Amino acid sequence: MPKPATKDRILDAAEILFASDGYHCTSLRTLTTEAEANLAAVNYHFGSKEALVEALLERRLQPLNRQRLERLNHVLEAARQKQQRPDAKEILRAFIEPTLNFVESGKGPRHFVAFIGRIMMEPDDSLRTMFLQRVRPLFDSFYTALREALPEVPQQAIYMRLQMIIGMFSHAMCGFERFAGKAREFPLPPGVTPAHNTQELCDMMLAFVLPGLEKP
Amino acid sequence: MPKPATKDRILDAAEILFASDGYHCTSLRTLTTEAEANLAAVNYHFGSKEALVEALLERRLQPLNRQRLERLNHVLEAARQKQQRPDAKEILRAFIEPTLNFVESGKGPRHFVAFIGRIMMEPDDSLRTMFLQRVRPLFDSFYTALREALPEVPQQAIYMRLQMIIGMFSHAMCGFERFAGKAREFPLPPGVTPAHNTQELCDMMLAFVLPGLEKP
DNA sequence: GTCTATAGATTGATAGAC
DNA sequence: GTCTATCAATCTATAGAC
Repeated sequence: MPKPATKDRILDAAEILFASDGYHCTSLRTLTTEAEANLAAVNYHFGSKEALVEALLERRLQPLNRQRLERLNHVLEAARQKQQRPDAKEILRAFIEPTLNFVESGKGPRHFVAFIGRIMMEPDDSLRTMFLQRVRPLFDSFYTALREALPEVPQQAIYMRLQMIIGMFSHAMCGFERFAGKAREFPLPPGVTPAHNTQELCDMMLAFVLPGLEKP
Repeated sequence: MPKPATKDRILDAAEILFASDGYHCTSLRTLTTEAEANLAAVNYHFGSKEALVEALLERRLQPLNRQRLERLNHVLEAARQKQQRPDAKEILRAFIEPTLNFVESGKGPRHFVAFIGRIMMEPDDSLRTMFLQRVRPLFDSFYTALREALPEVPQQAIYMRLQMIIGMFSHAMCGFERFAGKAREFPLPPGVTPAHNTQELCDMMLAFVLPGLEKP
C-alpha cells in the first residue's frame, strides 16, 4: 500500500487529533508532525486551520447524511405504499443505525464521530455553525417524519424529545467510553460489562427511548 | 452593595467565561480584565489556572451535592418506613430537581452548570477527573438506589440507562438553549416555543425517561 | 494585596528558496 | 509541492516595586 498523499494524511491525522484533543488544543505543529508533513502543508492545501475542519466535515458527512436520508425516505415510502403511518422506531433506526455502522466501518469514522460530538461543545461558534448548517436539513426531515408518525403527540413534545434523544445519542457517541468505559477515573461497577456490539447498543438505545417518545 | 473581594470577582468572572468560552480558550488576561483584577491576581489567590477550577468546583458542588444526597436519602428513608421499594421516579427527581432549582437560583449557578457540561467534553483529562472525583460517590449512590427500586431490571441495563439519562441531562443543561433556543444557527421550527419553566422541564424529562428506564 | 514588567514557551500564518 | 526560517501575537507564570 503506497503512502497516501499529503492532503489525505493531514485529513486522517486531523480526524484523530481533533477527536481526542479537540480543535483548539491541537496545534498545527503536532498535527503536521503526526501527518508526517511539513508545518506549512495545512495552509498550503487547505488555506487555514478552520478550512481544514470544513474539508473534514465534507469528506465524512456527505456520504453519511445521504445514507441516512435514503433510509428515512425508504421507511416513509414503504409506509405510504401500505397506506399506514410510518413507524417511529423505524424512523429513529434510520438515523441511528447508519451512524453506528459508520462508526464501525473504520478507525477514521470512529474518530470523526467523536470529533462531531466535541464540536457541539466547542466554545467556537463558527465550528458549530459549520456543522449545524450541514445537518439542519436532515434534522428537519426527521422531525417532520416523527410528527407524521406520532400525530397524537404535540409537536412541542416531539421537538423536545427529539432534542433529548440527540443529546443522549451524542453523549453515547462521544463521551461514552470515557465516562462509562475503561477510563481510570470512572471504572465500571462490578457486574457491569461494556457493550461492544453496535447492533446491540442500537437496540438498547431504541428500546430505552421509544416508550417515552410515543407517550401522548 | 460593596464591590466583592478580588477573589470572589475572579471566581464569578471565571464561572461566566469558562462556561461560554471554555477553559482553554479563556486566557488569564481576559479573565482578570473581566474581573477588574490584575493579571497576576489569579496566580496569587489560587496558585494556578487549574487550581482556580478546583476552587470553582468546590464552591458550587459541595452544597449542591449535599442537597441531592439529602433528597435521595429522604426518598429511600420514606420508602423504608412504608416497607416499600423506593420509587424510581422520585429517585431521579432527587437528582434532577435540585439541579434545576440550583440553575434557577441565579446567574452564577446557571453558568456553572453550563461549565460542568463543558468540562465533560474538554480534552483535558485533569479537569474531567477533577470533576468526576467529586461526583463519583453521588453517582454510585443513585445507581445503587435505582437497583433497589428496579430489581426486575438487569443491573447492566440500569447502568447503561442511567448513563443515557445523564447524557441527555448534560445536553439539556449545557447545549440545550444553544441547540434548541435562540441560536441563530438553529432557529426553532414554527409552532415550537422554548420551555422556560424549570419545573415543567423537569416533569417533561422525567415523563420522557421513566417508561424506558422501568422496562424490564 | 495589588501592580508593572517581563521571562519563556507556543501559537497560526506567511515569504521565499528549492 | 515541499521545505526552512521567521513574524507577530498570545499564552501562563513569576519576580520585584509599591
